[in-house]
Amino acid sequence: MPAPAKVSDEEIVAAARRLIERDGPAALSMLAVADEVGVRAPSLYKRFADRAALLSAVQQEVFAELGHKLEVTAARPGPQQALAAMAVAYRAFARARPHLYTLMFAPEVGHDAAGDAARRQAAQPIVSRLTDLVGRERALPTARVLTAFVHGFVSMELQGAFRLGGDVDDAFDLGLRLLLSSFGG
Amino acid sequence: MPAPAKVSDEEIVAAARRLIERDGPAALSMLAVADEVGVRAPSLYKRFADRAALLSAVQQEVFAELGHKLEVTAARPGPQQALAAMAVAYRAFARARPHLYTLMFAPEVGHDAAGDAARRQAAQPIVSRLTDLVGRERALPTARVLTAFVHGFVSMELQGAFRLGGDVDDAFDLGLRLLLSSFGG
DNA sequence: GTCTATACTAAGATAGAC
DNA sequence: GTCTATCTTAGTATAGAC
Repeated sequence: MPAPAKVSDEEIVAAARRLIERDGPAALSMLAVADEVGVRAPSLYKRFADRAALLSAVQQEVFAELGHKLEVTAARPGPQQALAAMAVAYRAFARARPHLYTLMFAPEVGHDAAGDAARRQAAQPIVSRLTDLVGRERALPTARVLTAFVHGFVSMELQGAFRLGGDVDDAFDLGLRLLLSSFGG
Repeated sequence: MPAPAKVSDEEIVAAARRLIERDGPAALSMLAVADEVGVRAPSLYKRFADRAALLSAVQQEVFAELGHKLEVTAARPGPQQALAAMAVAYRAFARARPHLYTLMFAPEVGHDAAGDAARRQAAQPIVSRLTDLVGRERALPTARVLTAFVHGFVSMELQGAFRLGGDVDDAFDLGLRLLLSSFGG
């Protein structure tokens, strides 16, 4: 009979997530995760191949969570309203967990099939509502434009790039309004 | 008479820049920089307080270079044309040196007065041309919208986030066109 | 699956001689 | 301002016993 697992994989991922949320992706170490779950560091390697695998697992979880939030938010009448609400929800999501948000776009994580799927699924509600608004053909490019704006705005905001005064919320609303109305008339 | 300097501060920054350009900001070590310029690592600490100071110096240099590129590009008749050209130049700049571009927005660098000034100066040509187009009052929010889109697009692109096919250049042009025409009429 | 022990590597940074 | 020498800390990862 093998030794019983002290912690589940889910608990390990949750611990890693907590640490990343607190100190950022770069600060995540296997040692810290092991401490957090009450296990020795080498034991983690029986569950996750290496640090990168753990980062990737957390990233996927965050993508899934964002996707779910967007999906819920998308459930309202009118594609314009739904898209505006999703953009606002997206921004709120990122601001509520800035370090996890940066993890979503961290180059060091690397792509695999599971990550790709998670990413795609998170984007799905947006593409879907844009299809309603602008048609199948224009949905992909307009989704890129919209997500580029929202992601760019949020990441600049989180990075502290807006420091010339003025109302940052207003700027976000402005961009959103301009884009959505230029999409849909 | 003190020992003559083997290398100038500029050479040290240039070496750090080369290394970052090749392997990314995270891979920059004082040892690697020292090797690159032909000096022992401890000697660098007489010139730059620590690794962060070196990163910051490179970041400022890159901001200045981008600012210069934008300024040159802005020198053409018509605010719309100038802004479109600047956006294209910005994207080209980032794609030509992806690792240095990520350094510009790397949270680990931290802000100081010099960095702030460099940032502000780089943004100046854009704000200036937008003032021509939409007036003094609307210049700041529209600049935030435009840079959010361009930065977001470029950073997603560099990160490899656009993988559903379709023409990525077209999406960029579309966003640019929609935004500029919604600004200016 | 967990543990101890350990190897290995790397890096940041300082002390003090020249 | 450069050097050698060294400290210190940290982290990834593996081997092998239980």
